[in-house]
Formats: sequence, C-alpha cells, structure tokens
Amino acid sequence: MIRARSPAVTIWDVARRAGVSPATVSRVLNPSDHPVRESTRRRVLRAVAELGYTPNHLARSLLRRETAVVGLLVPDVSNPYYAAILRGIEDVAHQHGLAVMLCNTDRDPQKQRRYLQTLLERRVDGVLVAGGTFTRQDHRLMDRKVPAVAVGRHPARIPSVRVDNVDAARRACRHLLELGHSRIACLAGPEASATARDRAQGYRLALEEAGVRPREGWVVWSEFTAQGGYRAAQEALSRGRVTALLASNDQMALGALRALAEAGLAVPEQVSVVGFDDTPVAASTVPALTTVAIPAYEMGRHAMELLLKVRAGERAGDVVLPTELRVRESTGPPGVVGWRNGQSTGAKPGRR
Amino acid sequence: MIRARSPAVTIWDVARRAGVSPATVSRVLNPSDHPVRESTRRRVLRAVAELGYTPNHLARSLLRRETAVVGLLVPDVSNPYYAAILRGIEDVAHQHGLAVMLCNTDRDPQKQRRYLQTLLERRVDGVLVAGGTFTRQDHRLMDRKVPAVAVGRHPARIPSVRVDNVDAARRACRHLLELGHSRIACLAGPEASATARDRAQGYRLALEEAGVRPREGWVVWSEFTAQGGYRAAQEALSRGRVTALLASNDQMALGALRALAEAGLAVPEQVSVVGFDDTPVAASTVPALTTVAIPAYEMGRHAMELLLKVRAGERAGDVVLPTELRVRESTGPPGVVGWRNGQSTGAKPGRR
DNA sequence: GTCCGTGTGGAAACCCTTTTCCACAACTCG
DNA sequence: CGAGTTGTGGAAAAGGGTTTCCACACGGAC
Repeated sequence: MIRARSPAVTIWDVARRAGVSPATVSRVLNPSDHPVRESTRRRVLRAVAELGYTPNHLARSLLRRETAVVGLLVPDVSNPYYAAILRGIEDVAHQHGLAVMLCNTDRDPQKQRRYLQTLLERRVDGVLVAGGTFTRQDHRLMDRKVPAVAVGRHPARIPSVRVDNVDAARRACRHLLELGHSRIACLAGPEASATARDRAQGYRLALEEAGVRPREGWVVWSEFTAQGGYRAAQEALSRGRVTALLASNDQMALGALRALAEAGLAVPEQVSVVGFDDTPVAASTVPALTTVAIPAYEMGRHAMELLLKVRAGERAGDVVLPTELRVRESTGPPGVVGWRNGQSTGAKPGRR
Repeated sequence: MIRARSPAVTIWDVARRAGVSPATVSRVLNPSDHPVRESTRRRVLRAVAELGYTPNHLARSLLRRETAVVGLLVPDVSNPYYAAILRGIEDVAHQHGLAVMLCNTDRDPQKQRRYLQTLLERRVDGVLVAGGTFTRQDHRLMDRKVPAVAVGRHPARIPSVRVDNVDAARRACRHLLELGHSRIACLAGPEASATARDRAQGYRLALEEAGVRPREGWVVWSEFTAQGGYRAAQEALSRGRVTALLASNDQMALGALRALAEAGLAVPEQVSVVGFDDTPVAASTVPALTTVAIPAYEMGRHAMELLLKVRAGERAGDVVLPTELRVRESTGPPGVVGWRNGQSTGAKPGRR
C-alpha cells in the first residue's frame, strides 16, 4: 500500500460529488456512443469545474496502449536546419493532438541507442529520425516495436522524407557553368555525411556533363560550419585559380564569403559563391547568397504525416520533395575583373 | 474487459519464465534495498534478455506519480535564440534522466493555454517557459499543480533565469559613445516585447549618462527579424544623419548591414553597427558583427537546474546571468571617411 | 527446545482510467 | 399481457508496474 503524496483529485472524486459512477464521468468527458442524460451530464460537468479536475493522461495511455507522443532524434536542434524540421513536425503533431519528445544525439551512436531505449520504455507512438545514422542495433531495437520515419536520410526498411541532393547540387553547379564558369571548387561537408557526399556527387556529375574535367583538389571536405567553410575556401583558393565556389551549406558559404573578403576578392565580380539550404540568413548577407532552398519545414510536416499514416497501418511510400535554386547576388559571370571590392551598381550581373 | 492488441511482454511474462514473482523481477530491475539472491538475479536477467522485455514507464509513472518529463513552452524553436535555450535545457534534463516535451506557442495565449492543459494532463514534473507572456488564467492553471521556471522573462511568483537587458544595452551603447559617437539610433524590437523595451531603455540611459539628448525618432520600433532591421535602419537613416546603429538583435543588425550597403555607406567607416545575442552568424558576416553575447545555452542549463531544485523542494532564487560585449569589426570611431568599402587593415580600430 | 534475527521471496493493494457487460426501468408492439 | 427495444447507469476487470506486508527457512543464542 502506498500513501498519497498529494491530494490529487481523481475521477472518483468527481463521481462522488456528482452522485454518479466513474464510468459516467468518463462517458461525459470523452466522446462516447453510450448515452448520458442531459441533466446528469451537467451535474458531472459542474463537479469537474468545481474540483478543478484534470484527467490523468497516463492512466488513459496505459489502458489504450497509446500515448499520443512521438519521439524525435536529431543530431542537434541548435542547427537551424533541424530546428526547422522540428518545427514542421511539431506543427502537424499538435494538429493531431500528439506531443513531441526531443532527443539530441550529437551523432553519438551510444547516446542515440540510449534515447531510443527510453522512447521505447515510454511507449511513444512513433519515432522520427532526422540525420544521424542507424546502427544494426537500433534497427533491432525498433523492429516491429514502433513505427518510424526518417527525415533527410533513407535507411533501409524505413520510410523516409527527403530531397534529391545529387540533383540539387547538379542544378546549382549547372547554374555556374551556364554563367560561364569552369574553374569551380566544391566546399563539401564531412565525407562521413551522406548528404555531403551526395552534393559532391552532383557537382561532379554536372562538371562531367559539361565536359569539364574536375581538377584534383577541387573537392575539399570540411565541417558543416562557417569555420569549416572558411578553411575549405582558403584551401581551395590555395590550390590554383578558381572563379566559383559551391558550398554544401549556407554556413559554409558564409565562411567562404569571409575568406574571400580577407583575400581581397570581390563577390561575385571575381568569385561566385553558391550556398545550400536557404536558411533565413542567406537573404540578408551582403552580397545576398545564391543558394539551393531545401524545404526543411515542409520535410518535417511530411514526415509527421507519413508517420501518422504508418501508424494507422496505411501503405505509405517515400516522399521526395523538390528543391529550388534561388539566384541572388553572390553569383555572376566570371572574369569581370578590375572592379575591386564590389562597388555595386545596377549593372551587376546575376542580380534581380 | 479489453483484449490485447499486441502481444506486449510484461513483467509477468518475465516472472513466469524466471520462475519468480513480478515483485522479484521489479527488485532486480530497479535499485532496491530488498536483497535478492545472486542466482535468482541472474535467472531474471536472462529471462529479460530472452524475452526482450522493455519496462513500461507509463505504469511506473502512474504509481510513482512522477513522469520524468518536463514541458517547454517557447514562441518558436526555429528562432536560434530559443533553439539554443532548448539545447541547454535538454542537455541537463537528459543528464538527469528527464525527457523534454516541446510546445511552440507562437505567442498565442490561447495556444499556450491549451498546451499547458495538455502538459498538466500528461502530469509533467515541471514546466519551463521561455519568452511569451503569462496570463492570469495560466497562473491559475499551474498554481500549486506543477513547478515552473521562466527563462528570459520574470513573471510574478515564478522563479526565473534571465539577463539584465537594460544593463547590457547600456554597456553596448556606452561602447559606441566611447568611440566618439553621439548620433546613435536604436533599432528596437516590437514595443510589445519586454526584452525590446528593456534594451531600448538601456540605450536611453547610456545616452543620458553621457549627456547626449536623444533625438526624437532615434528609437525605431520594428520586428525582431532581418526584414525588420532593414526597414528600421532605412527609417532611422531617413530621419537625419546618424553614425551608429544599435540593433536589438543580430538578425536586425544583419538587415541593417544590408540597408547600409544599399545606401552606399561603409561599415564601420561611416556607420557603426552593434547587434545583440551573438548568434553564430555574427562572427561570420562581413564585416563581423560587434554584438552583445547573451548566454542562451547557459540560460537553458540554469533554468533546468533551477527547475530540478524547485521540484526537489529546495529554496531556489532567481538567476541573473552576465552578458558580454564582443567587439568585432562593425564598430569604429565615427567620421573616418575616405576609406571606402572597408579594405581591411590591421590598423582598423575596434578589432582584435 | 524455544526464541529471535536475517535473508529471500510471494501476495496483494494501489496508481487512475476506460470499457465491457449487466441491470433495470419505461415503453412499444403484437 | 408478455416480449422485445431503448435509454441510462453501475460494477468490475483490465492495463503494467512498485511497494508494503507477510511468510518461511535457517542459523545462532540461551
């Protein structure tokens, strides 16, 4: 026997006060096809209000075997890309009365497994995985135990919402080629990241299609951060003359912009820069960044909707969302040299 | 009676397989002072492994009357400031075995109340409120029902973790004054935001202390976004000559930078700009932004720690964290004209 | 031989709801 | 007038654990 720690008011208290049974209270409080007399209903409702009764969702979950909670695994919410995905997920979840539990994995497989374990113990109705990788252990843990959906990745056996990164990068690179560039470097993310690899692959494809033989060392692997972009740009610049930089990420592009400024190279007059993701900052830099928009928020929404379908037992196929190249001010034709330091005029190419 | 939907394995299954009672299984699985024979313990553990048993946290929560979940109300996670707070909260929560439930209120009082209601129904162990305002209703809802901590705000009767925005803005403004500026405009956030008002107040105080009479129209209220900063800067510029802009926000500062570039004004040679928050982007813009660092991540950590204390019944006072002015490249003495377009040299003032 | 402490395990109550089944009254219908 | 319906409400069984008592077997002390 356990003594009450706090005088929590339960459905019994309401029942007693209204002079009915808990069953009736329950029937009044949630949709039920069992009829309840109008006068009784009112008595119950009054008792609820007077007592300030708050139903205990835990007990309901235990009985119904569903918690109306979904877990989300992300490497790091402070990354704006994942924050946008999270926002999309939460919006849809909230519409359907579901709550979202957040887990930051830091791409640490062990941390991820522990989180997965807790989510399972808490009997979440589904798991969303954005970024990071799935170990065999993780798969075993979840198999048949909880519906899952991947966002931005496509692991085996798990439905996913993603984007065609190869194609997106190819189109971005093609944009540079069409402007007349041929000496294009790729500031790629970490080689361990599938996203970074895909984007680098798209870059290579575009070059190949245009009959440009990619020079050794034009692909520089680095971090997905401004620092990483800064270092990668310096590295690329040191390896011979280039007229355009294709970054894997807006943050990297930002770092590249900085490296170019320090090297005294004008953007886009001497060097063009393309980013990736179209984070809010991209539109506000000087010059404004040409970038490939990845619909992170929409990906989040679709992922949650997909999860709902999977949970409902419907057949649900993968979703591939379109990307869009947003041409702004950081790209233009190569070799318009002589304009030192980008004194901007209306005649600036590549501008709207 | 309810039929099982899925063949969930329970503590009874484990008990049967190990030839013991559920009580013993429970004692093996969680810390208990009740002794269990070593051989029995091993039998139980083996049964657990063979059956792939996952304890049901819901049942435990129901009994123990604590869920090990905390709820977080934020206006919008995709705002990097709140994302950083969230990250801090989640890190500490995870260390203590707590999960975090996220709620985006969009500063909508009704949405906020509904979220609060669900959190209460789910019997969260605590609620963290970052940003947004607390209505009387909200207070009544939570009073004595769940421990709460506010982050970045200080509502009545709720312990909080925050920063002295008045002082921070005052110091930032003083920096400009010391550089020799006197024609300083304040690009403030929305007047409805207490944070924006505090920062504007600090600006006024600094001016007053320096004996500068603030000109009518030097405080421009706008949105906390790049767009808002852009418009506010244009507005300020149109109202007569100014040599420095104090923005309420890095995003606003970014917008201001853009407006200045379009007006052909060099930063910092002709106009200095100061931001607020020190979001990651601030260090990567060209020129790099002088800004007041707000320790959002640390605020999150402290808030969660404070909540743990409150929950444990300890006396816990408010926490006020220090801010720090980070001087970078966007500020310098006024009127050093002739240096067009910031060809950077080591002699540039205000640089490290 | 009785008494008592110790080590080990089980029985059962309890957490708070939801959801069958029943029960019973009041009608309707043949 | 007996037999079905309908409308309305209660009793009780889960759901899956944790914890408080008990119970029982030993071993040692007296």
